Amino acid sequence: MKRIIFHIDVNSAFLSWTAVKMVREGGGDIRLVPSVVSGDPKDRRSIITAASIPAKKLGIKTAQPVSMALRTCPSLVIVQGDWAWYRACSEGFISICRKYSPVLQQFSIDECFIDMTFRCYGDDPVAIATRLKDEIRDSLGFTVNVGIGSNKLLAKMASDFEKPDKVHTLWLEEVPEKMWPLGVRDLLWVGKKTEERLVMYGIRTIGDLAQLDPAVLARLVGKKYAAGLHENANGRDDSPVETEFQEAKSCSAERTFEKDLSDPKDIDRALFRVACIVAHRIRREKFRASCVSVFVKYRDFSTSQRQCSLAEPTDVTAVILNAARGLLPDVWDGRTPIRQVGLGVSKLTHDPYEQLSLFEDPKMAYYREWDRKYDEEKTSSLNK
DNA sequence: TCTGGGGTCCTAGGACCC
DNA sequence: TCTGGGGTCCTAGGACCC
Repeated sequence: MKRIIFHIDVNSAFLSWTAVKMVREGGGDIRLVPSVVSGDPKDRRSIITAASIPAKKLGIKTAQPVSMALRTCPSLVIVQGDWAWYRACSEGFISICRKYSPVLQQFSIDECFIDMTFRCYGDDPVAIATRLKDEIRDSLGFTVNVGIGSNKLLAKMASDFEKPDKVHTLWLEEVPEKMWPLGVRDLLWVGKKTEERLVMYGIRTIGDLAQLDPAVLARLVGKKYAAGLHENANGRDDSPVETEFQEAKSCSAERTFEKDLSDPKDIDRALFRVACIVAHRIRREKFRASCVSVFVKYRDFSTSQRQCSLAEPTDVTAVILNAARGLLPDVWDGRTPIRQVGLGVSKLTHDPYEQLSLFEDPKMAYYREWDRKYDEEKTSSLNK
C-alpha cells in the first residue's frame, strides 16, 4: 500500500515564535523587516539562530556571525531567544499535528512527521495538509510548510520547497522533475564535506547522484553512507515514522569565551561551570552517567577530545568535574589559547538503586548536599 | 566576516581474548 | 622467533542534523 507521510516544518521557527510573542505584547511584527534571533546580541562571537525572510533576501543566513550580518544590514533588528517560550510554541503545534494522526515523530523542536496513510484514505492529501497548516496559523499565529510524500525523505524534501505557509507534494513519480535538478547539497544527509567531494568528481545534482553506480559512490564516501545516499537520491526511504520517545544517549555543555583564554585558572572555572550545567541536567532527568568527556576548541577551530569511564555511574557534580580535570592535561598543553571548553557525559542509565560503598568518600555527603542546593536554586529561579 | 550550542551515528585503529 | 583469524570493547575523530 502506498504510504502518505506529512512533514510539518515551522517557517523560521525561532524568529516566528519570537514575533508572535512581540505582537501579542503590542510590538511590531519583526517577520516583516530584516531581523534575526541570536544568542547574546552583545557578545561579539554570537551567531544567528534564525533570520526573517526579508533578512534572508539580503543574504543573511543562519549560523552567520551577528557582526557580519550587521555589516550587510546596519538597521538589522536583533532579538534574543527565549527557550521556555519556544518549548511552549513547539508543544502547541505538535499537539495540533497529533490530532491529524497519532503516528507522529517529533524530529526536532520545530519539525515533525506524521503518517497519514489511513487518515487520507479516500481524501485529497493536499486538502487535508492545507487544513492542518491553516489551523496552526489561525490558532497559534505562526506559519508552517507541509511536505507530502510517499516516505519521510520525500516529505521532508517537499517541505523545503517554496516558503512560507505552503503545501507541496513530492511523490515518487515526481522525483525526476522536482528533485533531480536540485544540487546535491539539497539532499538530506549531504553536508558541506560530502558536497565538496561529490562536486570534485563532477556529481553536481541529485539526479547525477541517483544515476551514479553505487559501487563508485561507495569508494567516494564509504559503503554504508553510499548505500543510503543512493537510495535517497532515487527517492527511496523505507524508515518508519518512529512514535517511541527516544531516551537521550548523551548530555553536554560548552562555552565559547569572549576572548581566547590561556590561564589554567580561567579554564578550570569554565570547566566547573559546564560541569554544573551538565550534572544538573542529568539529575533533572534522573540519569546517571558512567563516561565523562572533555573537549576544547582552539583559535584555528581544531578540536581535541578525551573521555574516560567511571567505576560506577554518577550524577554528582564534583565527581564529574574531578574526572574532567583528570582528562584536561590530555587535551590541552596548559598554554595554547583556547576558544571553547566543553564537557559531556554518556553511557547514561536510569538504574534506580544507588551502590553505596562502605568506603565511600566522606566528602560525598557534602557534595550531594551542594548539588541539592544548586538544583533547588535553579528550579526556583526558573519559576520566578 | 570570522564563525554557537546541542545532539546522533559511523569508522578506523588498538587492546585484549580465544 | 614469528605467526593467523575472529570477536568484542573502547576511543578519537569526523560526518551529519537542527
